[in-house]
Amino acid sequence: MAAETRTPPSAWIDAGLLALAAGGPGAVRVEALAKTLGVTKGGFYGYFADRGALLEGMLGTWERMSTELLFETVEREGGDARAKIRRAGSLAADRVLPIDLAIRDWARRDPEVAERLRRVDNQRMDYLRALMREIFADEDEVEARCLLAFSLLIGKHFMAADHGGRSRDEVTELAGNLILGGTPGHDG
Amino acid sequence: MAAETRTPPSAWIDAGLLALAAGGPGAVRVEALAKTLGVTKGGFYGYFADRGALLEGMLGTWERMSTELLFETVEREGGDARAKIRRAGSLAADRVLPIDLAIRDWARRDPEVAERLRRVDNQRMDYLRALMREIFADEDEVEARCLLAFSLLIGKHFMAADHGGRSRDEVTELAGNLILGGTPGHDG
DNA sequence: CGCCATCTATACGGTAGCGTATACATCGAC
DNA sequence: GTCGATGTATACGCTACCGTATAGATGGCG
Repeated sequence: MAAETRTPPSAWIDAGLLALAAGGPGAVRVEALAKTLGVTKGGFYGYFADRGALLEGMLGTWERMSTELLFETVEREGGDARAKIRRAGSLAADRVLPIDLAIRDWARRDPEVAERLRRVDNQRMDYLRALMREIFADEDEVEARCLLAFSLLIGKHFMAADHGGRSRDEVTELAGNLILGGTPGHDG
Repeated sequence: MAAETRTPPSAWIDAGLLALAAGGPGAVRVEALAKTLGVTKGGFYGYFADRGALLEGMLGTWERMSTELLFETVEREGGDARAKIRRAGSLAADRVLPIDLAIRDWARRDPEVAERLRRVDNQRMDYLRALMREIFADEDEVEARCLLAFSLLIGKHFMAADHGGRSRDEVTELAGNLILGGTPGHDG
């Protein structure tokens, strides 16, 4: 047909998500992304109507990445509820977390983004709630522990305090034990 | 001496903090603040060398606001450790939280801001830790519960999920009970 | 090869914001 | 009232970015 697409839409979206994670939505600048990709913005407007369309596409990609894909990966390895919750936490932290955090801040100012985040968070919360129910019977307790687990995952990355000589990860592990009903210092 | 200062530095700083809370550091624009204050930017550069100096001043103001002032208010009313922790949580949420959240996101990208946040968070964590020690003896447990309390305060505002029919505040209350060692549904 | 669709580079006009320069306004000191 | 310091308004040059227009490069297809 024609010359090979050297810079498909997905390349712009990936670069955009990287920029978003690194500098927030304001850092998603068409010309800056072009420079990163080693091209000019010439081809960009063939795929996207404008900058807003790119942001939209980025959010769609993130939405899929951070729900279905995550749940599938967790379920594939099996294990009991506690193991799955811990695994989901680790995966979320490793994979999409920088993007996630940037979007959370973005959502505080943009209602459309907030709505997307609500959808994503509800899917994750539903998944987490189902797992938590396998451990705790009381519904109030399930909700409270879900909130704590979710908050811990997010909060630990927005926090700058030290922890009395311990590392952040060590204390996170201890806190995870509390949430999952174990005794601090023991697993599960 | 001269004409009365209609727009002292503190007015620029206050307006800047409002803008920061509402739209992040990128929204702190000299000309936009001037419009908010009903003046032009004419006088701004008499007080501040540049936009960076304003941001610096804003951070300084926030730093004082969110530590000493907060602790004094909490201590003034007295009560036991659990009551103080709850009160500190409420106060932090009401007063400076929007600014706080914006700064947390900002700190992820700007090392200088991160350093300031670390100082502030450590002061708060030290205060919280001292209170938590009055309730729990084990040091690991103290750290874990401090982390959970801090995460809950921050995380609940960066989260968009629903809570199985309950309100966010209701579930936060339940989670607070868990952190402070009470049984869910009871206070303390 | 020569054609044509696709992708890309370059150039342009428009807007928004920063920081500077300079002139005007206001009030206390004398 | 005049002077001078302080605070403010206006105008300017500069840069960065958006979105458009147009021309050039690339590679399959006849």
